Amino acid sequence: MVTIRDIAKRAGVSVATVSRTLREPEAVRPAKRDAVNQAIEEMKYVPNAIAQQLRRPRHEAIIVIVPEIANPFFSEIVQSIENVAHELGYRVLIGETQGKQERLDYYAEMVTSRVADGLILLGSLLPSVVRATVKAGKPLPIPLVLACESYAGLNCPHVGIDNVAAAKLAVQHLIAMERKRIATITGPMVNSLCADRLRGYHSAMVEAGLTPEAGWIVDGDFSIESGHTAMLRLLELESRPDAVFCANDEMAIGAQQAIHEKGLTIPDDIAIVGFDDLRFGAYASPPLTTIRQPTNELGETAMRMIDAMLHDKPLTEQSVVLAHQLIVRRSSGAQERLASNK
Amino acid sequence: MVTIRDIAKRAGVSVATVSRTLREPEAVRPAKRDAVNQAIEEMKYVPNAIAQQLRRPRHEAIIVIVPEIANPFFSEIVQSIENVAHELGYRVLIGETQGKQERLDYYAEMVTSRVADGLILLGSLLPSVVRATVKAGKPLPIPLVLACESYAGLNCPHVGIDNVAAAKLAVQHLIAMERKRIATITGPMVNSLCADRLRGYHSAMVEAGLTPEAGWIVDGDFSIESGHTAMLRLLELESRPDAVFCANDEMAIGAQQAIHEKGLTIPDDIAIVGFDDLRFGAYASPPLTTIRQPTNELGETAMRMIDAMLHDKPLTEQSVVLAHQLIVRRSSGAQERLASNK
DNA sequence: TCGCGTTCTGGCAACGTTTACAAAAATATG
DNA sequence: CATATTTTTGTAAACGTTGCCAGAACGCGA
Repeated sequence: MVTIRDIAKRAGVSVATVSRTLREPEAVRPAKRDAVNQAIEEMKYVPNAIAQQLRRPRHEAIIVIVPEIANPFFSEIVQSIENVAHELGYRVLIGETQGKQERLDYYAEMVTSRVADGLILLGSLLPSVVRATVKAGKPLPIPLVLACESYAGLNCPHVGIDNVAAAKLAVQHLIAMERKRIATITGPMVNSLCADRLRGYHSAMVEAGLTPEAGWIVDGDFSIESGHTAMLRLLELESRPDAVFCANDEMAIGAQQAIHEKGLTIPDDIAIVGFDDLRFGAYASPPLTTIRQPTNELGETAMRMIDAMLHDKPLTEQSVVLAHQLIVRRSSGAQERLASNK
Repeated sequence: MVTIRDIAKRAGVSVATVSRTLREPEAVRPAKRDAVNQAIEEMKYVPNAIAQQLRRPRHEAIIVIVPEIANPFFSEIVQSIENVAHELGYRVLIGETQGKQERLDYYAEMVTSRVADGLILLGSLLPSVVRATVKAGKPLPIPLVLACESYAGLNCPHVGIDNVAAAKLAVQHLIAMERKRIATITGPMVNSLCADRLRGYHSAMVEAGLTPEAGWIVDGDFSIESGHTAMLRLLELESRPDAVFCANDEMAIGAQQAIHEKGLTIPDDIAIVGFDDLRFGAYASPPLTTIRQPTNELGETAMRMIDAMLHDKPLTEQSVVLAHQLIVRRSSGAQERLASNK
């Protein structure tokens, strides 16, 4: 391995000069600078980043922790984090927990052990170190930004949407489509955002004077399959719903499939609304009405927040709530209704 | 920051003893070991991974480079790499290139600068350093494993499937379904695997005595949208095809949508076969016949190969070709044909 | 109790950088 | 041309570990 010392020798200068040529070239006389650069070129020198990091206080690296990379919703956020990170000069490490606390802690330790400067957390689990903090009411042990989920009692920068309002909007849309028997397929209730979405559902129902019947609230786990099985259960109900609000698009796609299998049609027999606005939802059959989360802004904001924390810039807001949006497509019956109104 | 020296002082031992307590506890007397562990506990010491890496020859970290994380095909491979990596004690960094050479080189430099030990490359671009190697006929400058794509003339471990045979199988299936006017939507031709798939298409056609008409071969870029627009072009043809082989599932999903929009039905009017076996394909309408790539094995094999390279274990095979599989669902008309045969 | 072989322990030199400080060289000033 | 000032350079001390080596402590048999 060729080191800075080899370059110094070859160029006939001191190591300090080599280092300076790399860090602040203006500070070194052109003649030497050229000699150094030439030596670097000739010997194909690449500075050892590990050694640099040992000396420097900052590494300009962050970790993004995702429950599941293969989930397009998360990977789209990651993608936008990557873009901004690059622009701000950060390196991005991605860790996948698959819902395991052990893995999460493993990645969190990468910031206590100085591999990275900070953490962006997508998903519902908290690292053990942080969890201890919450209980003790202490400040955060590591620079952390929460994207998507927020935790009561944890004083931590956060970016997300208003899930209660968003879910409510989705259900209100179904109500506006003159559906009355509205069911919901929820995500795993350990996630606070699932609880929020369920709350939004209830709130919309109550305000419209509708009462969810027994069996209209079914648990899913965010997977296509769980949406499928949940829908099958709803279809077996005596009091079959005429609309379903799904807590994410993947479950909505699974639900659509189940409806087709039973020979029913969407939206005539049952209207569907999803959540997330996955790329694939627009190409489902029929195209899925959904709530769009601004994945780009989510990622970008999270990245800018962690950058601010790491550089002690004041955060303008501790908690950023971004706008969601109802995307109306055919699965909720809007077109049909429009047509029949004419 | 609390260092190994602080612990040594607190526990009344030397730094060497602390280090040993961490690395090989059996080698230190239980009394001291306990004192050290207690000090570590009390002071919440976490070893500085950067400093460790500076001393150690290996970091047990690899980089996986993906063109696009949000592409489920890639993210599923990444997921299985992560799993095996974890088991083998590696840390995984993920880099996304978005097709940009500059970004790719940036990540590749992370291994020359010792941030990671090796590289797993998904996608078609090669890092500049490696490209230089190919020309010069030199050995690889960095430990590298190619997943998916392979390069003629580059002597580099590789895992993938036989794309020519897989594409051929897909088209032969359409031929077996008694389709004669078979078109194809290709991926970007810079990828060697797209060229391979096109070759497989041709080969199947020629062997069956069929000749692709002008306009039956349309370019896509692997995105849903490009599948959609490509299909629209096919539908405008005088000699409209009665089947389409798409080089990936996303384009197939886009194509299905286009067909529906024109009021045609799948598979009666046009049969569709995709490639990759995305989760979403099984829930498309109708469910998509496709070629399954073994993403799990792909990731696992790639990870085991790079591990072998890094630890100088002999590679049993320089190039591993995994089995693909035809997954027959309704989009290719197999069921319909079965029914009418009775 | 002594001597000897083992097992443990501590001191210290790396690892490859960056950077404070001092020294040297270049430049400006009179 | 000497001196003062500024710019450029080199020396060496960090950064936090690990692991070699020498020496200390221990255990055991006589």
